[in-house]
Amino acid sequence: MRMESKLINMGKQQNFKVGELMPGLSVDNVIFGFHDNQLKVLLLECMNHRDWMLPGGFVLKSESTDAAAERVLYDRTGLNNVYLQQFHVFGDPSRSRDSLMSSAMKSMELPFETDNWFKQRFVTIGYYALVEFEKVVPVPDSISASCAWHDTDKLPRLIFDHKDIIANALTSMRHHLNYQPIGYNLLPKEFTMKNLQSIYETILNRKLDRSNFTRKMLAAGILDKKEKLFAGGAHKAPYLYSFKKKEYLKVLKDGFNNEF
Amino acid sequence: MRMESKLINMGKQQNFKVGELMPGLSVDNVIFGFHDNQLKVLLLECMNHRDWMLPGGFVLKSESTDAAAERVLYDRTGLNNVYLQQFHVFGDPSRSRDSLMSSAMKSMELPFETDNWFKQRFVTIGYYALVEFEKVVPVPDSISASCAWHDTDKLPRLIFDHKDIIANALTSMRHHLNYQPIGYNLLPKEFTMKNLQSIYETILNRKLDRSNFTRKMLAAGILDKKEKLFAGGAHKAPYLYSFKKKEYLKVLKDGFNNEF
DNA sequence: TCAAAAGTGTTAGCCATACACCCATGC
DNA sequence: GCATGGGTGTATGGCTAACACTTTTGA
Repeated sequence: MRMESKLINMGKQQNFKVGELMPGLSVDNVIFGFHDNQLKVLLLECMNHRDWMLPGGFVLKSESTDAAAERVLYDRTGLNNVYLQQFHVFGDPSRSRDSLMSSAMKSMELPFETDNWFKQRFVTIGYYALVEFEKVVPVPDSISASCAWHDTDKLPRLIFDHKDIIANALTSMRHHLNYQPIGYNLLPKEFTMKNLQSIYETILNRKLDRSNFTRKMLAAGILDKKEKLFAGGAHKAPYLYSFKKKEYLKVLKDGFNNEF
Repeated sequence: MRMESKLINMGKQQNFKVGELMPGLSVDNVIFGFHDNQLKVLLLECMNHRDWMLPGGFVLKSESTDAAAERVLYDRTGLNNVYLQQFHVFGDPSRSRDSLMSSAMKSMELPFETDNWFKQRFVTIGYYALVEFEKVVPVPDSISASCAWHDTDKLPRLIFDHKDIIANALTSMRHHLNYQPIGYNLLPKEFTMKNLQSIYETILNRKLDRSNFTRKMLAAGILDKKEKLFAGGAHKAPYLYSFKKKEYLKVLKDGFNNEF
């Protein structure tokens, strides 16, 4: 086997030899952003058909799975040091049996060994990331036609089990909400209470009472109320808030809603 | 490479060829049981030194990771159809660099290829299982001297990062407690309220108010109060309870404490 | 001036907490 | 009978849900 000498494209940054990669193991990132009071997810458009996929990649033999996910995130967004959370492993052998993907791979005319690499069964580790929308410059990888944000409630057709992976990421976040605050990584420095509430409503998939939400958030003691008002909107101008980083991290660590 | 022809012992049930396994991927089970109002975990004692390890195994190329974990669980306990939950992936390349384990492997005088198999870097998927203590007949695998229960708060020395894995399993359970009932798989048909409370207290690592715990559990509507009393104890005889399976499963699915 | 967005206030009801009190039993 | 374990009751405070009222602003 001379497989080790073949190169696999791992994004625009680097190519790696097959022999340097963990065989059959990948990471897939569900990258969430927030814009227009809508939760968005970053997707790649496959080169040869109209389907989309999650930004993903392989794991180097020398790196941790977390590092692999960070690398993928960096390659697609240019961002470092963001909230990145492993949430589930997708290990069904049939998960990558996708006729569309296979035909796409075929039309790419990959060299034999690389083709075989892609065709093997993969176990993938799902990570979700929360990133600041404005800071992201989406970068497609070499096998993708484009890289773009999509509303989480209006997803395009996705390859493999990627739709399930996104749904699972949302459910995991919903559970994490019960013992962690959220928003620090999703929102810009200053934001309105409505922005924050919209994030919670999207993740929880239900409306929250405005008044009660404000009270609860302020009670958590992680917000700074600015004197400045939000400009540009129609109607009454809302206050701007920012997170108190120290307190936010403390609540993140010690628990938010400590149940039981 | 003739590695494919070498056999790896996968427990007392079967041997598998190396070529049939996912390389570098394993599952490790944290199997919880409950006895004497104490939470226990099932461990294997390494053949050649005094350290212990979690029951684990490799993933067949043809099976799902969940199925691999079920297989491991069955081999060590003889149990099927129990609560088995994936909770975290341990993917640090240095996690299996354990001098004790390496020396243990050395002393086992494994054939070269098999030795190499064990020495490669492994990413392991952590599962935790909740099983009925009385129903388990612990079975060591071929490389272990014994298989026995240990109190979760008095663990022996463990290889690799297995101590971290157990701690992580407990934390994950603690979080799951907030939206799932627990106990159905850990307790025998009939049990006392104190038994159930002890499980919660162990997992949450703090004392709960007896009166309030009873009220909360009864309010959930998943318990049947038996007329029979628990016999044999000193002092006042407590009532026996059993789970209402249908209601239990409904609460398991729909959520227990729906927060937010 | 009016509708919509946002700030603030109020109330009822539920639930967690922290006990208090009583009963049953073995020593 | 008394210490202990276990069943039951209750007062309190806090939080949530629901909604009312006010303020600000652009159209």
